[in-house]
Amino acid sequence: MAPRMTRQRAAVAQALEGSSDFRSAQQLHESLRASGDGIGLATVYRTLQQLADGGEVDVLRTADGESVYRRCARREHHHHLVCRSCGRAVEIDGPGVEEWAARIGAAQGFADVEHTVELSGTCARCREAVGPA
Amino acid sequence: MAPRMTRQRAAVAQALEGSSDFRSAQQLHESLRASGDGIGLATVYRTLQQLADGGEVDVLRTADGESVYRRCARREHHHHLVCRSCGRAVEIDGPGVEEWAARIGAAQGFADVEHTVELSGTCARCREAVGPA
DNA sequence: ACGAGTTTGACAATCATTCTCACCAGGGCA
DNA sequence: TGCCCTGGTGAGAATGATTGTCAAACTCGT
Ligand SMILES: [Zn+2]
Ligand SMILES: [Zn+2]
Ligand SMILES: [Zn+2]
Ligand SMILES: [Zn+2]
Repeated sequence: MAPRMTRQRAAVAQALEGSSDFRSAQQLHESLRASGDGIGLATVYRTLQQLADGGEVDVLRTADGESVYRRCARREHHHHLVCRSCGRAVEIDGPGVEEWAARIGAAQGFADVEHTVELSGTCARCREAVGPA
Repeated sequence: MAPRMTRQRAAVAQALEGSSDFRSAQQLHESLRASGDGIGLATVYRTLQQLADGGEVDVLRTADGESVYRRCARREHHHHLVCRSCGRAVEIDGPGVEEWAARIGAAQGFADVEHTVELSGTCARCREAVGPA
C-alpha cells in the first residue's frame, strides 16, 4: 500500500523538487528546519530511503562515503555528472555502456551484473569562484 | 621518503598479495590475527591508506559503504567486475569509456573530470553454492 | 468524530574509521 | 655491534553518519 501522506513526507518531497543538486540527509534536515518545517532527522532518513526504494529519487555516495539524494527529471536508468564542490548534477546517458557492461559480465561468467558509472568534476560556476588558474 | 619497512607493513602487503579478492580492513585484520601476526587494527587501516595513496592497491566501496582493498596485477588505470558475495574480482578495460567520460565532462563545462566505472555480479562459483535456479 | 494501524522524533545504539599519545623499534651512523 | 633519533605501533577513546527504540501523535477509511 502507498505510504501515508504526512506533513513531513510532503516537506521532504518538496525540498527535493526544489533543487537540482545532490544533497545529504543532514543537509536536507537542516534546510527543512531552517525553513520552519519541524521534522526529525530520523524521519528525513526514513523518507529518503523510501523514496529511493521506490525509485523516486536517485542516491549516490560522495567520496567520503556520505549518501546524497536527488530528484531526477527522468525515472529511467541513467547516470550523472556531479560537481564535487556544490553537488550540482547533470543527467547523462551511457549509450553503449549498458550493453558493454552486460557483455563483459556474461563473458566472465557472472550473473545479475549491475554497473555503477558516475562522473564527477568541477562545474563552471564553482571554477569561477576561485578565479581562472 | 619511503616509509619504513616494518613487520606489520610486510604482513599486510603479503596478505594482499595472497588473494585476488577485494577485502575490508577488518577482514584483513582478522585474518592476520588468526595467522599469528600480531597487528593492531589502526595499523591495518593506516597501512592500507598509504598503499592506496601510493597506487599500490585499489580501493572501492561495497554497497553498504565499507572500503575494500585489492592488490591488482597492473598499476595502470582500469576497472573491476566484482562478485557481490565473495569479493572475487576481475580487472577489465573500458575501451571508449575513458574518452567518453572526458568528452561528456568537457561538453558540460566541467573540469578535472573523474569517472567511476565498476561492475558487480555473482560469480559462477558463488552461483553453484546455492544450486541452479 | 472514532479507532486501528502508521508515522514520528528524541535519544540511544551501531559500527566503520580516525584520533591520541605513550611506548617501541627500524636503520643510519660511529 | 651499540646508540639514538624519528617514525611506527596499538589499545582505547572519539567521531560521525546511519539505524534502532518505543511511547506519543497523526492518517484515513468508516
Ligand atoms: Zn559546482
Ligand atoms: Zn547504465
Ligand atoms: Zn563469488
Ligand atoms: Zn576508466
